[in-house]
Amino acid sequence: MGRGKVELKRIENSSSRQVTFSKRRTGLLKKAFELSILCDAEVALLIFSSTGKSYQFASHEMDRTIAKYRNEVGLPDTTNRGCRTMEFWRTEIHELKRSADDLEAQLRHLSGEDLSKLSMRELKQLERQLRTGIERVRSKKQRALQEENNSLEKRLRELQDDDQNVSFLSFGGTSCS
Amino acid sequence: MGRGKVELKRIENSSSRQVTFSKRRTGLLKKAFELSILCDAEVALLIFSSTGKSYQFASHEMDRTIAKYRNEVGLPDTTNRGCRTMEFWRTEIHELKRSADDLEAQLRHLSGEDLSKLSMRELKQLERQLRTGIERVRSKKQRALQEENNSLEKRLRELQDDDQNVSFLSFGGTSCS
DNA sequence: AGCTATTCATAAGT
DNA sequence: TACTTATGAATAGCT
Repeated sequence: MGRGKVELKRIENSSSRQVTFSKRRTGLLKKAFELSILCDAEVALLIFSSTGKSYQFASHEMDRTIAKYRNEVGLPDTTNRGCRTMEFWRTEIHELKRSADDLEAQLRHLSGEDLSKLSMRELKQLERQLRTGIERVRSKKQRALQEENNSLEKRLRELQDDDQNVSFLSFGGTSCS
Repeated sequence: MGRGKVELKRIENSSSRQVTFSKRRTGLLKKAFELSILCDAEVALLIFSSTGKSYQFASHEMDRTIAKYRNEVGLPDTTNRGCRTMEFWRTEIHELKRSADDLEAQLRHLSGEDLSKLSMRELKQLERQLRTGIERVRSKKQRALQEENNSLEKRLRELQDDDQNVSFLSFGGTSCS
């Protein structure tokens, strides 16, 4: 949908992926909700972003729907006390998520969002960083364009040479005017 | 969609409801699948018809996703007694680290590093992003400076007023020249 | 189950 | 992030 089809594979550009995730997640949750209302169905939907953020919808109580699923699949509903290392893993994961949040905050800052808590010093630093970044991106772009240009010119010359050869062979003439 | 809007309430005609359930269920499952692929997300979807039939989709192992949900909500994981949990946590952590790497790569790109693998299209996008960012940072800086300035001027006027009062009290005079 | 007329969802671009 | 717009998808009502 939208401007052009989309191939069904992981979107490589991460900011596009993020935007698409946000849009489609919203759409999916909405449709899950509509299905449950229109058709009187029991629907549970769990979504985790690749950075670990969670989103969910449940038309009825989530646990009840999950229990129904477990029953359906044949697993008895397992009620269990967690093992003691679990707290360790939980902490570990919590820390990783926190560091992901940090990284995301930095990304937002570099995109000019969420600036309200930054000091003047930090703003200046940020501006310097952005200036450096944009300069590097521009020069990279320039170089890439230059290379592309060069290779096109080269190909053009080759084609022109071929043309001359063809003329030469066909008409035994000299160069075209 | 289709011929005419539909009100968001239970469809009373049961055969229409059945047909709609079938169509929308298919659509929902498809979209859940697409979201998981396109955006590298972990998605689990449970659907029960009002007659109790069950349908489901899970991009990863269903139990694992449910375990993640339980962990998120703070409930103890009731999946099983610790035999496979370790592998579960290990995978979880691995994925979080991968996404952190991804975020770090984005940060490097915004700093103008590691640009060699980017396409021209991506470079342009990056430049736009940086431009927007720097513009926002600058305007935030401007506003902050302006505010600072205003409050300094205000304080200055207050001091001058105080000065006048002091002069008035000290010398019983009229306004200073 | 198929078939369209319509409404929706959403990819790109701003 | 939010809004706009051009298009591809989903699907309501029929058959």
